[in-house]
Amino acid sequence: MAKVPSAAISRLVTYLRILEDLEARGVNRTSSEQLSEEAQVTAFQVRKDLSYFGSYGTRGVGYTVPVLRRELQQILGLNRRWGLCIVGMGRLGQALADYPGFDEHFDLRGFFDIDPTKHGLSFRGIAVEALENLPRVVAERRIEIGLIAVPADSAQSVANRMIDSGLRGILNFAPVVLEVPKEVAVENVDFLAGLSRLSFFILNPRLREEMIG
Amino acid sequence: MAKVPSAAISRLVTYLRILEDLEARGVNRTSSEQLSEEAQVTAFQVRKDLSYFGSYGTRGVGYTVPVLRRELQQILGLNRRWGLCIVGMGRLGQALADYPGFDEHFDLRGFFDIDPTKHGLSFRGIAVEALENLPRVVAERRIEIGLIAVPADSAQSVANRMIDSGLRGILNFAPVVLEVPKEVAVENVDFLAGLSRLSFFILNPRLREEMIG
DNA sequence: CTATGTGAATGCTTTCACAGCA
DNA sequence: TGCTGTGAAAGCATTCACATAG
Repeated sequence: MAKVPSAAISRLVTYLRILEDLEARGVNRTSSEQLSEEAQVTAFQVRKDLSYFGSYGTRGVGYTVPVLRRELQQILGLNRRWGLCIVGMGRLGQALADYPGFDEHFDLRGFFDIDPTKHGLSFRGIAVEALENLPRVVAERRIEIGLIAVPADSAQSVANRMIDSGLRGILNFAPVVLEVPKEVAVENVDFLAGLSRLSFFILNPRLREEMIG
Repeated sequence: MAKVPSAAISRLVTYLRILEDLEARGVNRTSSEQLSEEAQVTAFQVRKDLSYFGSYGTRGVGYTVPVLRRELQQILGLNRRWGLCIVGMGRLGQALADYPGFDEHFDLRGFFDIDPTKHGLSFRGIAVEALENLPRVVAERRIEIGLIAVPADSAQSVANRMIDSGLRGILNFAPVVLEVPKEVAVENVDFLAGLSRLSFFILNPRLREEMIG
């Protein structure tokens, strides 16, 4: 297992979702052809992406949906739940705390804010704590991933405290590029960047066509 | 202007943010070197990315911050505000409606839901309407971009209605790959996909190292 | 005979070295 | 002289053709 393109991993997430959907609909067998249609990539791509990690199908037949689903969950680390905490309980942090979408694969185990007026609040039955408590709470509640929902200018200092506290992954909603040691995984999920690209593509339909197909 | 890598446009958004920050701090002159440090890419990359669109600097000197900022805003279409509507006023839609981050470059002009019990609600002084009104409201309020915050299984039908209503860009928060005509720009911003990649990278630090650096 | 898995070819994107200009 | 702007080289990701296994 070597030299996996980073983009392939994003596509694995898509394949997993399609498989979960197929399984929910009672479909037992699929093919690279069917997966490629749903994911809007080529069948070559699907097979190549899977081949980076192993051989999960049967030649001449295809893939068994629950088998491949389990394998992808295993690869992506979604066969277990991950402990998650949110730092920054402003509007965005509060909205995310109440968002039920995390629940399938993640477990919200802590909320933090520097602002003492926020410390009275509680979400999902868990009280918002002072940022000073981060290292202790991360250790006690076995939290692995931290979500940053603070303004851009304090995002880096929050990231530093997360790393010092032993968190191994950061989900960054602030519109800045974080500097972290390479053993810490960071994913930037600020959706306003997406909106910016969108307006560009609306302005430049011809250029977009050239790039996409 | 031809053959711009899609990734370059994402980086342009980052450069713009850095420039806005520099300008706010009163800095008037910068260089590809400085921009590259902040954005965590190489200086070659910064210059190449800019060169796809034109020549905005002065050889031997560098870039004038407000000039380059304006040029990038122009390229990305962020020298004007874009009309935006949200379809799906569940938890996520409501949280987004209250999120102030849109305001700099976008103007929330409409909210829609199929559920009639939601039609009494109002956000930012705008009432939530029936989805049937989408085409009329889009035309009347000159809305260009639609945000999908509905469950995965109704996302495609909402996208179809958005396209029929004349929207030219879609920001998709549902965890599905939308099928749209190529003249419509779609950006997938579901952050749970990011969380999935994150858990993979935590599981596979060695592989991540190979891919990133 | 069918659909997977994969080495090799193609086509992008990034990197580089240096030409071009203040 | 210094830093930008860019054609050419190197490095990656995607596509393809076909060998392989059921």
